[in-house]
Amino acid sequence: MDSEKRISPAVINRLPRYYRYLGDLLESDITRISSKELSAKMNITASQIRQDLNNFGGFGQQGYGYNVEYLHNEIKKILGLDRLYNMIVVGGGNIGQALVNYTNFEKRGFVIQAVFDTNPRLIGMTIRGVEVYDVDKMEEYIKHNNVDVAILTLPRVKAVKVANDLAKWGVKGMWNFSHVDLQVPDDVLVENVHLTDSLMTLLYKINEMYSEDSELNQLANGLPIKPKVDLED
Amino acid sequence: MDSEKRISPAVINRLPRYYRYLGDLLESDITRISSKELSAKMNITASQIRQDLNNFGGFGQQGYGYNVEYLHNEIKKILGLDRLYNMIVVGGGNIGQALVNYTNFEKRGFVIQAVFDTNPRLIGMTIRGVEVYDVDKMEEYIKHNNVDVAILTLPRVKAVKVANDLAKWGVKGMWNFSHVDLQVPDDVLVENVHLTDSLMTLLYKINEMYSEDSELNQLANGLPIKPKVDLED
DNA sequence: TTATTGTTGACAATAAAATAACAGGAGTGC
DNA sequence: GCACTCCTGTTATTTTATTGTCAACAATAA
Repeated sequence: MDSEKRISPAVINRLPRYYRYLGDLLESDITRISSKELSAKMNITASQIRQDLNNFGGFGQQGYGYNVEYLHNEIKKILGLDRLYNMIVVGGGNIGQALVNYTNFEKRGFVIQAVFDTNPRLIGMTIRGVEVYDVDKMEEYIKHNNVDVAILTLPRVKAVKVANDLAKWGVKGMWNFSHVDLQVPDDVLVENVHLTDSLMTLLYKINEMYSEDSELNQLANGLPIKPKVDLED
Repeated sequence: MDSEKRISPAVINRLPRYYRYLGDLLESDITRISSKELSAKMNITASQIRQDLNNFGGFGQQGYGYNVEYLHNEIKKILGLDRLYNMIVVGGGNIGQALVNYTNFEKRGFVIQAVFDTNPRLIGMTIRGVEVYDVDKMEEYIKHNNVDVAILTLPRVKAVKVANDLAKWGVKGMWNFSHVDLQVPDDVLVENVHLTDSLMTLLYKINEMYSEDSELNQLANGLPIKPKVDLED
Protein backbone atom coordinates (compact mmCIF):
# COMPACT_ATOMS: atom_id res chain seq x y z
CA MET A 1 0.00 0.00 0.00
CA ASP A 2 2.96 2.33 -0.55
CA SER A 3 2.16 5.57 -2.33
CA GLU A 4 4.85 7.04 -4.56
CA LYS A 5 3.14 10.14 -5.83
CA ARG A 6 0.43 12.01 -3.99
CA ILE A 7 -3.14 11.16 -4.89
CA SER A 8 -5.40 14.11 -5.42
CA PRO A 9 -8.17 14.73 -2.87
CA ALA A 10 -10.77 14.68 -5.63
CA VAL A 11 -9.85 11.08 -6.37
CA ILE A 12 -9.85 10.04 -2.74
CA ASN A 13 -13.29 11.48 -2.24
CA ARG A 14 -14.59 9.38 -5.10
CA LEU A 15 -13.17 6.11 -3.80
CA PRO A 16 -15.95 5.34 -1.31
CA ARG A 17 -18.46 5.82 -4.08
CA TYR A 18 -16.67 3.32 -6.31
CA TYR A 19 -16.54 0.97 -3.39
CA ARG A 20 -20.27 1.27 -2.85
CA TYR A 21 -21.14 0.65 -6.48
CA LEU A 22 -18.84 -2.33 -6.68
CA GLY A 23 -20.45 -3.73 -3.55
CA ASP A 24 -23.84 -3.36 -5.20
CA LEU A 25 -22.62 -5.14 -8.31
CA LEU A 26 -21.21 -7.92 -6.19
CA GLU A 27 -24.59 -8.37 -4.54
CA SER A 28 -26.17 -8.58 -7.97
CA ASP A 29 -23.74 -11.39 -8.86
CA ILE A 30 -22.10 -9.37 -11.60
CA THR A 31 -18.56 -10.65 -11.95
CA ARG A 32 -17.05 -8.27 -14.49
CA ILE A 33 -17.65 -4.71 -15.60
CA SER A 34 -16.03 -2.34 -18.06
CA SER A 35 -15.30 1.27 -17.32
CA LYS A 36 -17.91 2.13 -19.92
CA GLU A 37 -20.66 0.19 -18.19
CA LEU A 38 -19.70 1.53 -14.79
CA SER A 39 -19.60 4.98 -16.29
CA ALA A 40 -23.24 4.67 -17.31
CA LYS A 41 -24.27 3.54 -13.83
CA MET A 42 -22.29 6.11 -11.93
CA ASN A 43 -22.65 9.13 -14.17
CA ILE A 44 -18.93 9.64 -14.44
CA THR A 45 -16.94 9.43 -17.65
CA ALA A 46 -15.29 6.11 -18.35
CA SER A 47 -12.07 7.98 -18.80
CA GLN A 48 -12.18 9.32 -15.30
CA ILE A 49 -12.91 5.93 -13.83
CA ARG A 50 -9.90 4.41 -15.55
CA GLN A 51 -7.70 7.28 -14.54
CA ASP A 52 -8.89 7.23 -10.95
CA LEU A 53 -8.26 3.53 -10.59
CA ASN A 54 -4.90 3.74 -12.29
CA ASN A 55 -3.67 5.97 -9.54
CA PHE A 56 -3.52 2.84 -7.44
CA GLY A 57 -2.61 0.19 -10.00
CA GLY A 58 -3.74 -1.56 -13.13
CA PHE A 59 -6.70 -3.50 -11.87
CA GLY A 60 -8.32 -4.11 -15.23
CA GLN A 61 -7.61 -6.24 -18.22
CA GLN A 62 -7.81 -5.19 -21.83
CA GLY A 63 -10.66 -6.79 -23.68
CA TYR A 64 -12.20 -7.93 -20.41
CA GLY A 65 -12.73 -5.03 -18.10
CA TYR A 66 -12.53 -5.15 -14.35
CA ASN A 67 -13.22 -8.13 -12.17
CA VAL A 68 -15.79 -6.82 -9.72
CA GLU A 69 -14.80 -8.89 -6.71
CA TYR A 70 -11.11 -8.24 -7.17
CA LEU A 71 -11.52 -4.52 -7.69
CA HIS A 72 -13.92 -4.25 -4.76
CA ASN A 73 -11.39 -5.92 -2.54
CA GLU A 74 -8.53 -3.79 -3.81
CA ILE A 75 -10.42 -0.59 -3.05
CA LYS A 76 -11.28 -2.01 0.34
CA LYS A 77 -7.59 -2.38 1.01
CA ILE A 78 -6.81 1.06 -0.39
CA LEU A 79 -9.35 2.65 1.93
CA GLY A 80 -8.00 0.61 4.81
CA LEU A 81 -11.29 -1.15 5.44
CA ASP A 82 -9.58 -4.48 6.05
CA ARG A 83 -9.00 -3.79 9.69
CA LEU A 84 -10.90 -2.65 12.77
CA TYR A 85 -10.99 0.91 13.99
CA ASN A 86 -11.46 1.95 17.57
CA MET A 87 -13.53 5.05 17.94
CA ILE A 88 -14.89 7.17 20.73
CA VAL A 89 -17.72 9.67 20.67
CA VAL A 90 -17.14 12.93 22.47
CA GLY A 91 -20.47 14.58 23.15
CA GLY A 92 -23.41 12.31 23.92
CA GLY A 93 -26.14 14.54 22.53
CA ASN A 94 -28.53 13.91 19.68
CA ILE A 95 -26.06 13.25 16.94
CA GLY A 96 -23.58 11.44 19.14
CA GLN A 97 -26.24 9.01 20.27
CA ALA A 98 -27.54 8.54 16.76
CA LEU A 99 -24.10 7.54 15.58
CA VAL A 100 -23.68 5.05 18.41
CA ASN A 101 -27.01 3.54 17.46
CA TYR A 102 -26.08 3.27 13.82
CA THR A 103 -25.27 -0.42 13.61
CA ASN A 104 -23.87 -0.34 10.11
CA PHE A 105 -20.68 1.21 11.34
CA GLU A 106 -19.91 -1.84 13.40
CA LYS A 107 -20.59 -4.12 10.47
CA ARG A 108 -17.88 -2.34 8.57
CA GLY A 109 -15.39 -2.52 11.40
CA PHE A 110 -15.88 0.95 12.83
CA VAL A 111 -16.28 0.14 16.50
CA ILE A 112 -17.41 2.81 18.92
CA GLN A 113 -15.85 1.82 22.23
CA ALA A 114 -16.95 4.62 24.52
CA VAL A 115 -18.86 7.86 24.78
CA PHE A 116 -17.71 10.86 26.79
CA ASP A 117 -19.86 13.68 28.07
CA THR A 118 -20.10 16.22 30.87
CA ASN A 119 -23.80 15.76 31.54
CA PRO A 120 -24.25 13.90 34.87
CA ARG A 121 -27.55 12.50 33.66
CA LEU A 122 -25.80 10.72 30.80
CA ILE A 123 -22.68 9.56 32.61
CA GLY A 124 -22.99 5.94 33.66
CA MET A 125 -25.67 5.16 31.11
CA THR A 126 -25.06 2.79 28.27
CA ILE A 127 -26.20 3.38 24.70
CA ARG A 128 -26.58 0.14 22.79
CA GLY A 129 -24.06 -1.39 25.14
CA VAL A 130 -21.59 1.47 24.91
CA GLU A 131 -20.87 3.15 28.20
CA VAL A 132 -20.95 6.92 28.72
CA TYR A 133 -18.04 8.21 30.79
CA ASP A 134 -17.21 11.54 32.31
CA VAL A 135 -14.98 13.63 30.09
CA ASP A 136 -12.52 13.75 32.97
CA LYS A 137 -11.80 10.09 32.31
CA MET A 138 -10.94 10.71 28.67
CA GLU A 139 -7.22 11.32 29.03
CA GLU A 140 -6.74 8.13 30.99
CA TYR A 141 -8.87 6.17 28.55
CA ILE A 142 -7.01 7.35 25.48
CA LYS A 143 -3.64 6.73 27.03
CA HIS A 144 -4.58 3.14 27.87
CA ASN A 145 -6.54 2.33 24.73
CA ASN A 146 -5.64 2.83 21.14
CA VAL A 147 -8.14 5.32 19.74
CA ASP A 148 -8.05 5.69 15.99
CA VAL A 149 -10.86 8.17 15.58
CA ALA A 150 -12.65 10.57 17.90
CA ILE A 151 -16.09 11.59 16.77
CA LEU A 152 -16.72 15.15 17.89
CA THR A 153 -20.38 15.92 18.43
CA LEU A 154 -20.26 18.69 20.96
CA PRO A 155 -20.96 22.41 21.10
CA ARG A 156 -18.48 24.35 19.08
CA VAL A 157 -17.17 26.41 21.96
CA LYS A 158 -16.02 23.23 23.66
CA ALA A 159 -14.83 21.47 20.51
CA VAL A 160 -11.71 23.53 20.01
CA LYS A 161 -10.22 22.71 23.40
CA VAL A 162 -11.25 19.06 23.28
CA ALA A 163 -9.72 18.62 19.84
CA ASN A 164 -6.49 20.03 21.12
CA ASP A 165 -6.43 17.66 24.08
CA LEU A 166 -7.27 14.66 21.94
CA ALA A 167 -4.45 15.48 19.57
CA LYS A 168 -2.05 15.81 22.46
CA TRP A 169 -3.09 12.45 23.88
CA GLY A 170 -2.54 10.64 20.62
CA VAL A 171 -5.84 10.33 18.76
CA LYS A 172 -5.01 9.95 15.08
CA GLY A 173 -8.11 11.27 13.39
CA MET A 174 -11.14 13.35 14.19
CA TRP A 175 -14.50 13.17 12.57
CA ASN A 176 -15.82 16.58 13.37
CA PHE A 177 -19.52 17.37 13.53
CA SER A 178 -19.01 20.57 15.50
CA HIS A 179 -19.72 23.72 13.58
CA VAL A 180 -16.21 25.05 13.77
CA ASP A 181 -12.89 24.59 11.99
CA LEU A 182 -10.50 22.82 14.29
CA GLN A 183 -6.91 23.84 14.65
CA VAL A 184 -4.84 20.72 15.24
CA PRO A 185 -1.25 19.60 14.58
CA ASP A 186 -0.35 18.37 11.10
CA ASP A 187 -0.13 14.74 12.14
CA VAL A 188 -3.76 14.68 13.24
CA LEU A 189 -6.32 14.30 10.50
CA VAL A 190 -9.66 16.03 10.57
CA GLU A 191 -12.66 15.29 8.43
CA ASN A 192 -15.44 17.80 8.81
CA VAL A 193 -19.14 17.08 8.54
CA HIS A 194 -20.72 20.49 8.63
CA LEU A 195 -24.38 19.63 8.36
CA THR A 196 -25.58 23.19 8.48
CA ASP A 197 -23.25 24.18 5.67
CA SER A 198 -24.47 21.30 3.60
CA LEU A 199 -28.07 22.30 4.12
CA MET A 200 -27.29 25.91 3.26
CA THR A 201 -25.80 25.00 -0.08
CA LEU A 202 -28.97 23.05 -0.82
CA LEU A 203 -31.04 26.09 0.05
CA TYR A 204 -28.91 28.27 -2.19
CA LYS A 205 -29.58 25.96 -5.09
CA ILE A 206 -33.29 25.84 -4.35
CA ASN A 207 -33.46 29.61 -4.28
CA GLU A 208 -31.47 29.86 -7.47
CA MET A 209 -33.85 27.53 -9.24
CA TYR A 210 -37.05 29.05 -7.91
CA SER A 211 -35.78 32.62 -7.77
CA GLU A 212 -38.51 33.94 -10.07
CA ASP A 213 -41.32 32.31 -8.09
CA SER A 214 -43.53 34.51 -6.02
CA GLU A 215 -45.77 32.09 -4.13
CA LEU A 216 -42.78 31.21 -2.02
CA ASN A 217 -42.48 34.61 -0.57
CA GLN A 218 -43.92 34.15 2.84
CA LEU A 219 -40.65 35.56 3.91
CA ALA A 220 -39.48 36.53 7.31
CA ASN A 221 -36.69 38.97 7.62
CA GLY A 222 -35.16 38.36 11.00
CA LEU A 223 -34.76 35.13 12.86
CA PRO A 224 -38.38 34.70 13.77
CA ILE A 225 -38.59 31.59 15.85
CA LYS A 226 -37.22 31.24 19.35
CA PRO A 227 -36.39 27.64 20.09
CA LYS A 228 -37.52 26.02 23.29
CA VAL A 229 -34.10 24.90 24.40
CA ASP A 230 -30.66 25.91 23.32
CA LEU A 231 -28.84 22.66 22.98
CA GLU A 232 -25.64 22.90 21.05
CA ASP A 233 -24.06 24.53 18.05
CA MET B 1 -30.69 38.09 -6.27
CA ASP B 2 -30.57 37.63 -10.04
CA SER B 3 -27.76 35.49 -11.36
CA GLU B 4 -26.44 36.31 -14.81
CA LYS B 5 -23.62 33.85 -15.14
CA ARG B 6 -23.47 30.52 -13.39
CA ILE B 7 -21.53 30.40 -10.15
CA SER B 8 -19.13 27.51 -9.76
CA PRO B 9 -20.02 24.83 -7.20
CA ALA B 10 -16.69 25.29 -5.47
CA VAL B 11 -17.64 28.86 -4.66
CA ILE B 12 -21.12 27.96 -3.46
CA ASN B 13 -19.70 25.36 -1.13
CA ARG B 14 -17.49 27.98 0.46
CA LEU B 15 -20.27 30.48 1.07
CA PRO B 16 -21.58 28.94 4.30
CA ARG B 17 -18.08 29.02 5.69
CA TYR B 18 -17.72 32.72 4.93
CA TYR B 19 -21.09 33.24 6.52
CA ARG B 20 -19.98 31.45 9.66
CA TYR B 21 -16.75 33.39 10.01
CA LEU B 22 -18.50 36.69 9.44
CA GLY B 23 -21.01 35.74 12.11
CA ASP B 24 -18.16 35.06 14.50
CA LEU B 25 -16.57 38.42 13.70
CA LEU B 26 -19.88 40.12 14.27
CA GLU B 27 -20.10 38.53 17.69
CA SER B 28 -16.62 39.79 18.46
CA ASP B 29 -17.76 43.32 17.58
CA ILE B 30 -15.37 43.59 14.67
CA THR B 31 -16.89 46.00 12.21
CA ARG B 32 -14.52 45.84 9.26
CA ILE B 33 -12.14 43.29 7.80
CA SER B 34 -9.87 43.12 4.79
CA SER B 35 -9.56 40.12 2.53
CA LYS B 36 -6.03 39.77 3.84
CA GLU B 37 -7.08 39.56 7.48
CA LEU B 38 -9.90 37.17 6.69
CA SER B 39 -7.47 35.14 4.63
CA ALA B 40 -5.30 34.60 7.69
CA LYS B 41 -8.24 33.51 9.81
CA MET B 42 -9.78 31.18 7.27
CA ASN B 43 -6.70 29.71 5.65
CA ILE B 44 -7.76 30.73 2.18
CA THR B 45 -5.83 33.12 -0.05
CA ALA B 46 -7.04 36.71 0.01
CA SER B 47 -7.26 36.52 -3.72
CA GLN B 48 -9.75 33.72 -3.58
CA ILE B 49 -11.88 35.53 -1.04
CA ARG B 50 -12.09 38.60 -3.23
CA GLN B 51 -12.83 36.57 -6.31
CA ASP B 52 -15.46 34.49 -4.55
CA LEU B 53 -17.29 37.51 -3.22
CA ASN B 54 -17.08 39.32 -6.52
CA ASN B 55 -19.16 36.63 -8.11
CA PHE B 56 -22.08 38.19 -6.30
CA GLY B 57 -21.14 41.85 -6.30
CA GLY B 58 -18.67 44.42 -5.09
CA PHE B 59 -19.28 44.34 -1.38
CA GLY B 60 -15.98 45.86 -0.37
CA GLN B 61 -14.39 49.24 -0.57
CA GLN B 62 -10.87 50.04 -1.64
CA GLY B 63 -8.68 51.22 1.18
CA TYR B 64 -11.24 50.07 3.74
CA GLY B 65 -12.04 46.43 3.27
CA TYR B 66 -15.40 44.82 3.89
CA ASN B 67 -18.00 45.95 6.37
CA VAL B 68 -18.62 42.83 8.41
CA GLU B 69 -22.28 43.39 9.18
CA TYR B 70 -23.11 44.37 5.63
CA LEU B 71 -21.25 41.47 4.08
CA HIS B 72 -22.71 39.02 6.56
CA ASN B 73 -26.16 40.17 5.65
CA GLU B 74 -25.48 40.05 1.92
CA ILE B 75 -24.29 36.45 2.13
CA LYS B 76 -27.33 35.68 4.21
CA LYS B 77 -29.47 36.93 1.36
CA ILE B 78 -27.40 35.12 -1.25
CA LEU B 79 -27.84 31.84 0.59
CA GLY B 80 -31.52 32.57 0.98
CA LEU B 81 -31.39 32.54 4.77
CA ASP B 82 -33.74 35.51 5.04
CA ARG B 83 -36.84 33.38 4.88
CA LEU B 84 -38.33 30.34 6.52
CA TYR B 85 -38.10 26.84 5.11
CA ASN B 86 -40.61 24.11 5.67
CA MET B 87 -39.04 20.72 6.00
CA ILE B 88 -40.17 17.19 6.64
CA VAL B 89 -38.17 14.23 7.84
CA VAL B 90 -38.77 10.95 6.08
CA GLY B 91 -37.51 8.14 8.27
CA GLY B 92 -37.81 8.56 12.02
CA GLY B 93 -34.80 6.49 13.00
CA ASN B 94 -31.67 7.55 14.81
CA ILE B 95 -30.53 10.25 12.51
CA GLY B 96 -33.99 11.51 11.69
CA GLN B 97 -34.76 11.98 15.35
CA ALA B 98 -31.43 13.60 16.03
CA LEU B 99 -32.09 16.19 13.35
CA VAL B 100 -35.55 16.95 14.75
CA ASN B 101 -33.98 17.46 18.15
CA TYR B 102 -31.31 19.75 16.81
CA THR B 103 -32.73 23.10 17.85
CA ASN B 104 -30.26 25.22 15.96
CA PHE B 105 -32.00 24.50 12.72
CA GLU B 106 -35.12 26.21 13.93
CA LYS B 107 -33.15 29.22 15.09
CA ARG B 108 -31.96 29.67 11.55
CA GLY B 109 -35.39 29.32 10.04
CA PHE B 110 -35.21 25.67 9.04
CA VAL B 111 -38.48 24.40 10.46
CA ILE B 112 -39.17 20.69 10.58
CA GLN B 113 -42.94 20.43 10.35
CA ALA B 114 -43.50 16.69 10.35
CA VAL B 115 -41.85 13.29 10.45
CA PHE B 116 -42.99 10.31 8.38
CA ASP B 117 -42.25 6.68 9.09
CA THR B 118 -43.67 3.21 8.58
CA ASN B 119 -42.97 1.95 12.09
CA PRO B 120 -46.29 1.67 14.01
CA ARG B 121 -44.45 2.23 17.27
CA LEU B 122 -43.33 5.64 16.10
CA ILE B 123 -46.48 6.79 14.34
CA GLY B 124 -48.53 9.08 16.55
CA MET B 125 -45.58 9.99 18.74
CA THR B 126 -44.22 13.49 18.86
CA ILE B 127 -40.53 14.35 18.87
CA ARG B 128 -39.88 17.73 20.42
CA GLY B 129 -43.39 18.72 19.44
CA VAL B 130 -43.13 17.39 15.91
CA GLU B 131 -45.66 14.70 15.08
CA VAL B 132 -44.75 11.41 13.44
CA TYR B 133 -47.18 10.38 10.69
CA ASP B 134 -47.65 7.25 8.65
CA VAL B 135 -45.88 7.45 5.32
CA ASP B 136 -49.24 6.81 3.70
CA LYS B 137 -50.23 10.32 4.73
CA MET B 138 -47.25 11.88 3.02
CA GLU B 139 -48.77 12.52 -0.38
CA GLU B 140 -51.74 14.30 1.11
CA TYR B 141 -49.53 16.31 3.43
CA ILE B 142 -47.22 17.50 0.71
CA LYS B 143 -50.05 18.45 -1.59
CA HIS B 144 -51.64 20.58 1.10
CA ASN B 145 -48.50 22.05 2.59
CA ASN B 146 -45.60 23.70 0.91
CA VAL B 147 -42.57 21.51 1.59
CA ASP B 148 -39.27 23.05 0.64
CA VAL B 149 -36.96 20.29 1.76
CA ALA B 150 -37.42 16.62 2.55
CA ILE B 151 -34.77 15.15 4.78
CA LEU B 152 -34.25 11.54 3.80
CA THR B 153 -33.02 9.39 6.66
CA LEU B 154 -34.27 5.97 5.68
CA PRO B 155 -32.82 2.66 4.51
CA ARG B 156 -31.38 2.95 1.06
CA VAL B 157 -33.62 0.38 -0.52
CA LYS B 158 -36.63 2.49 0.36
CA ALA B 159 -35.02 5.84 -0.39
CA VAL B 160 -35.07 5.52 -4.16
CA LYS B 161 -38.82 5.06 -4.40
CA VAL B 162 -39.60 7.68 -1.77
CA ALA B 163 -37.41 10.24 -3.51
CA ASN B 164 -39.25 9.61 -6.72
CA ASP B 165 -42.62 10.10 -5.07
CA LEU B 166 -41.53 13.24 -3.29
CA ALA B 167 -40.30 14.72 -6.54
CA LYS B 168 -43.59 13.90 -8.20
CA TRP B 169 -45.55 15.54 -5.42
CA GLY B 170 -43.62 18.77 -5.60
CA VAL B 171 -40.87 18.77 -2.99
CA LYS B 172 -38.19 21.14 -4.20
CA GLY B 173 -35.09 19.81 -2.51
CA MET B 174 -33.87 16.71 -0.78
CA TRP B 175 -31.26 16.46 1.87
CA ASN B 176 -30.23 12.88 1.49
CA PHE B 177 -28.66 10.89 4.30
CA SER B 178 -29.42 7.55 2.69
CA HIS B 179 -26.41 5.71 1.39
CA VAL B 180 -27.48 5.76 -2.22
CA ASP B 181 -27.39 8.14 -5.17
CA LEU B 182 -30.91 9.28 -5.92
CA GLN B 183 -32.24 9.55 -9.42
CA VAL B 184 -34.64 12.48 -9.56
CA PRO B 185 -35.85 14.95 -12.20
CA ASP B 186 -33.66 17.92 -13.02
CA ASP B 187 -35.88 20.41 -11.26
CA VAL B 188 -35.44 18.67 -7.92
CA LEU B 189 -32.26 19.42 -6.06
CA VAL B 190 -30.42 16.82 -4.03
CA GLU B 191 -27.70 17.41 -1.50
CA ASN B 192 -26.05 14.25 -0.29
CA VAL B 193 -24.64 13.66 3.17
CA HIS B 194 -22.93 10.34 2.87
CA LEU B 195 -21.58 9.89 6.36
CA THR B 196 -19.97 6.56 5.69
CA ASP B 197 -18.13 7.95 2.68
CA SER B 198 -16.89 10.84 4.74
CA LEU B 199 -15.60 8.52 7.43
CA MET B 200 -13.91 6.31 4.84
CA THR B 201 -11.94 9.19 3.39
CA LEU B 202 -10.79 10.00 6.90
CA LEU B 203 -9.66 6.41 7.36
CA TYR B 204 -7.81 6.49 4.05
CA LYS B 205 -5.88 9.53 5.20
CA ILE B 206 -5.13 7.98 8.57
CA ASN B 207 -3.80 4.86 6.88
CA GLU B 208 -1.76 6.90 4.47
CA MET B 209 -0.16 8.82 7.29
CA TYR B 210 0.48 5.83 9.52
CA SER B 211 1.13 3.33 6.74
CA GLU B 212 4.62 2.48 7.95
CA ASP B 213 3.51 1.91 11.54
CA SER B 214 3.36 -1.63 12.80
CA GLU B 215 1.78 -1.32 16.24
CA LEU B 216 -1.50 -0.65 14.51
CA ASN B 217 -1.59 -4.00 12.90
CA GLN B 218 -4.06 -5.82 15.05
CA LEU B 219 -5.81 -6.32 11.78
CA ALA B 220 -8.81 -8.39 10.98
CA ASN B 221 -9.31 -9.50 7.48
CA GLY B 222 -13.00 -10.14 7.10
CA LEU B 223 -15.92 -8.34 8.67
CA PRO B 224 -15.48 -9.73 12.12
CA ILE B 225 -18.28 -8.31 14.19
CA LYS B 226 -21.90 -9.29 13.82
CA PRO B 227 -24.14 -6.48 14.94
CA LYS B 228 -27.04 -7.12 17.27
CA VAL B 229 -29.69 -5.55 15.11
CA ASP B 230 -29.76 -4.62 11.46
CA LEU B 231 -31.31 -1.22 11.45
CA GLU B 232 -30.79 0.67 8.26
CA ASP B 233 -28.24 1.37 5.56
C1' DT C 1 -5.08 -19.76 -37.18
C1' DT C 2 -6.58 -15.28 -38.42
C1' DA C 3 -9.70 -11.38 -38.32
C1' DT C 4 -12.60 -8.53 -35.52
C1' DT C 5 -14.21 -6.44 -31.53
C1' DG C 6 -13.75 -4.65 -26.94
C1' DT C 7 -11.25 -2.42 -23.48
C1' DT C 8 -7.41 -0.84 -20.85
C1' DG C 9 -3.58 2.41 -19.63
C1' DA C 10 -1.07 6.27 -21.17
C1' DC C 11 -1.02 10.62 -22.73
C1' DA C 12 -2.73 14.83 -24.98
C1' DA C 13 -6.20 18.37 -24.98
C1' DT C 14 -9.49 20.96 -22.67
C1' DA C 15 -11.85 22.95 -18.83
C1' DA C 16 -12.13 24.55 -14.20
C1' DA C 17 -10.25 26.39 -10.11
C1' DA C 18 -6.88 28.73 -7.49
C1' DT C 19 -3.36 32.04 -7.19
C1' DA C 20 -0.84 36.04 -8.47
C1' DA C 21 -0.41 40.63 -10.47
C1' DC C 22 -1.85 45.11 -10.96
C1' DA C 23 -4.43 49.48 -12.02
C1' DG C 24 -6.73 52.69 -9.71
C1' DG C 25 -10.15 54.45 -6.24
C1' DA C 26 -10.67 55.41 -1.15
C1' DG C 27 -8.95 56.39 3.20
C1' DT C 28 -5.31 58.53 6.23
C1' DG C 29 -1.95 61.69 7.99
C1' DC C 30 0.04 65.89 7.63
C1' DG D 1 -5.40 69.71 -0.31
C1' DC D 2 -1.62 66.63 -1.32
C1' DA D 3 1.15 62.70 -0.90
C1' DC D 4 1.06 58.21 0.44
C1' DT D 5 -0.74 53.81 1.82
C1' DC D 6 -4.27 50.43 1.80
C1' DC D 7 -7.11 47.35 -0.36
C1' DT D 8 -10.57 46.22 -3.80
C1' DG D 9 -12.15 44.47 -8.34
C1' DT D 10 -10.44 42.60 -12.35
C1' DT D 11 -7.42 40.51 -15.53
C1' DA D 12 -3.53 37.29 -16.27
C1' DT D 13 -1.11 33.20 -14.98
C1' DT D 14 -0.53 28.87 -12.95
C1' DT D 15 -2.18 24.76 -11.17
C1' DT D 16 -5.37 21.10 -10.86
C1' DA D 17 -9.05 18.27 -12.64
C1' DT D 18 -11.64 16.27 -16.32
C1' DT D 19 -12.32 14.60 -20.82
C1' DG D 20 -10.90 12.80 -25.32
C1' DT D 21 -7.93 9.93 -28.15
C1' DC D 22 -5.24 6.08 -29.46
C1' DA D 23 -1.83 2.23 -29.54
C1' DA D 24 -1.49 -2.19 -27.55
C1' DC D 25 -3.35 -6.26 -26.15
C1' DA D 26 -7.04 -9.77 -24.70
C1' DA D 27 -11.16 -12.14 -25.84
C1' DT D 28 -14.08 -13.93 -29.12
C1' DA D 29 -15.71 -15.44 -33.59
C1' DA D 30 -14.82 -17.01 -38.12
